[in-house]
Amino acid sequence: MKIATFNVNSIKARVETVLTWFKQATPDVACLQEIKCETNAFPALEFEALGYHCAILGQKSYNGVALISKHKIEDVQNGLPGDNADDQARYIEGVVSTKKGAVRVASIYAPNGNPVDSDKYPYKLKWMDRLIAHTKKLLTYEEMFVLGGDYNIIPTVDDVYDAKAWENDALFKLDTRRKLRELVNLGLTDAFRACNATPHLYSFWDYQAGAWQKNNGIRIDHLLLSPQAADRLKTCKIDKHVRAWEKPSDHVPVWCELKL
DNA sequence: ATGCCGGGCGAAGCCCGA
Repeated sequence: MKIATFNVNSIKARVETVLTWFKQATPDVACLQEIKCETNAFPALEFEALGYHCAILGQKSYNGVALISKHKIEDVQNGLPGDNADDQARYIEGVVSTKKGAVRVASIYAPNGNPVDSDKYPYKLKWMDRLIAHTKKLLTYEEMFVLGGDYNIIPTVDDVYDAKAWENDALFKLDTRRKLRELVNLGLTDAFRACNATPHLYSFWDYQAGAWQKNNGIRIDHLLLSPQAADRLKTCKIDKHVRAWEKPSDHVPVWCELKL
């Protein structure tokens, strides 16, 4: 089973690019982020025409996440628990069942957090605390799950082109990285790092300043696996070539293959 | 270079992202 995460940076602006990738990559499940449209404005018909089911949590203008699956999506949970006042569409979770087993999959768009002296940074850290609390609950089920998404966190110095330039950024500050470690240390596996030791492989390149041409990237899109899913992990790759397409997102797809 | 692109909204120019 191939499970992918892809921050599309507006599904309306990117629908042809994203569909092209779906036809080539044929993921079983894809976690999309930054769809930037309301739930009922998502182009579900185009994905259904390719044989997919859609579970969508959108909002006007910003954020928005979706699960796209070849198999039916059940037990869908809209939103990250822990703060009823939070109306930002950043989390959707569902269960994908096959004859060979069921996998719980979440599509995550964690907050950016910049600038760090604004209320956006504490919101980011608190959001991660909520994700950690929710993950503790998911782990008690002792099932396969994959938390895929744009975490807006650079895990280590090996995941950024210039660590010094990013040391005070909300994506790389020590307090930020501690939150990701706290999450992973619950017992999760960073699928990409489990399969690839090579440093300086990235999932995001800014549109500006020739970042792509200079390979000034960062790795912030992650697939975090429960122990039961990690036991079945075969491979994990970054579809870097997609960044060179016409009208690309600034992120590229990251995907893993599980034995089932 | 805390906005150089690129998208949303909405119809010009500001807000936002990483």
